[in-house]
Amino acid sequence: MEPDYKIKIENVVASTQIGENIDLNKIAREVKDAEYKPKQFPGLVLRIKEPKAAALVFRSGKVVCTGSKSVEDARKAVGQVVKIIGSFGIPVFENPEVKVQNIVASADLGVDLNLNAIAIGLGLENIEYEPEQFPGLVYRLRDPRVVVLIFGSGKMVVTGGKNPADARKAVEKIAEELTALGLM
Amino acid sequence: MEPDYKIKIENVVASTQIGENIDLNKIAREVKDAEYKPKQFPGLVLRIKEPKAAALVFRSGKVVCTGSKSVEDARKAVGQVVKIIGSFGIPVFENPEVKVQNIVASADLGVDLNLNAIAIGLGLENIEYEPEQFPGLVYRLRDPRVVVLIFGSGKMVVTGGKNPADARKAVEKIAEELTALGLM
DNA sequence: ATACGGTTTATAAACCTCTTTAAATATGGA
DNA sequence: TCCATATTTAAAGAGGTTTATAAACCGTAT
Repeated sequence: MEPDYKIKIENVVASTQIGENIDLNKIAREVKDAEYKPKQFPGLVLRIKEPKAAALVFRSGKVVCTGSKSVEDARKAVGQVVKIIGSFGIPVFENPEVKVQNIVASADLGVDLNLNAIAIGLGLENIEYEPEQFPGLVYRLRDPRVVVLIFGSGKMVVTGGKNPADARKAVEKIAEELTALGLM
Repeated sequence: MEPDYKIKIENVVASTQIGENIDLNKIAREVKDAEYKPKQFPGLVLRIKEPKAAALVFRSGKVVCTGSKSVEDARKAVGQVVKIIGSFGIPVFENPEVKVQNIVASADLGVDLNLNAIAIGLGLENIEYEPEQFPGLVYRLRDPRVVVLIFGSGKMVVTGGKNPADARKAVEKIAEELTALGLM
């Protein structure tokens, strides 16, 4: 019987290219949910309500989409971006290839943890634990290549993955390691 | 049947005079739990472990004792201060009169509250509610003369009282007022 | 000369900001 | 080449916000 670590995807970052020379000034003027301050940042921020997301749209036509709760939602949000921008007569690709770049997930081992003991038990090469600076212990895994924030409450944040399975593998791996060390 | 508002005294501030010309430098040198930085503040801070408290000791012999959880503990803490300082051959009064200057208590009405409605219902003369600045509604009572911080959770902080009954009276008074206004 | 604000100590309440991590994107500055 | 700008998100801890109160000292203002 597999334990339930309550793994939940919290944020998906995806990138794509929807066109080749986007007039950001025109979008900023026409779209209420758009923010464009080129002096501060070269991308236009376009917020999508459903599914909830935020897209950074660049003049090159490249787009970064953040804030989605699933890979599927990220694709849908990109679809919305294409629809909105295309509605102003700006040439856009109808079905751009969407590449997932980062997935952030939360998880819960369900038990309180002694982070000092863990820092020592897991070895110091891949661990950073500076409680004065940040209450979470930072653990960098090689396979899958992700970074996990481990908290005293047993909760964790897995980040850096390219697909949902990375988070699951990381959580299971850590649970095994901590069990083997008698730390959970 | 009287409702239980979980009234709890959280802090007692008391003042007294234990002597007439205290050598604060001597105390600072001899006592580990003492802090004395005259450039920053003219009082020496003496921390008491049991009952937990902090005393500000002044050259005049006057003392302010804070942090106690009851009036009795405040008196005991003063007794400890007298004992510690007297042990260095510094002349002190054995049984100084202790005056309670402030009591802070917490309470819980046990129901969620609509602070906007309360601010209007209780009248604006004695009310301050600026949620951007601080989440609690500030209500100044005339009798007893205390100040009550009221939170949306139903929890409250009563401060400014000189005896424990002030907190109880204030909580009961507010509960009556809110009940009469149909706000709880 | 008086008054006020600040310094310090303790304390509850609930809310804010910040801290850290990953990733794509494009621009400026050192 | 690296850092900063911007976007998003979870986790938990720190510091700050407000209120009352005594004490004694400083600076500023009237």
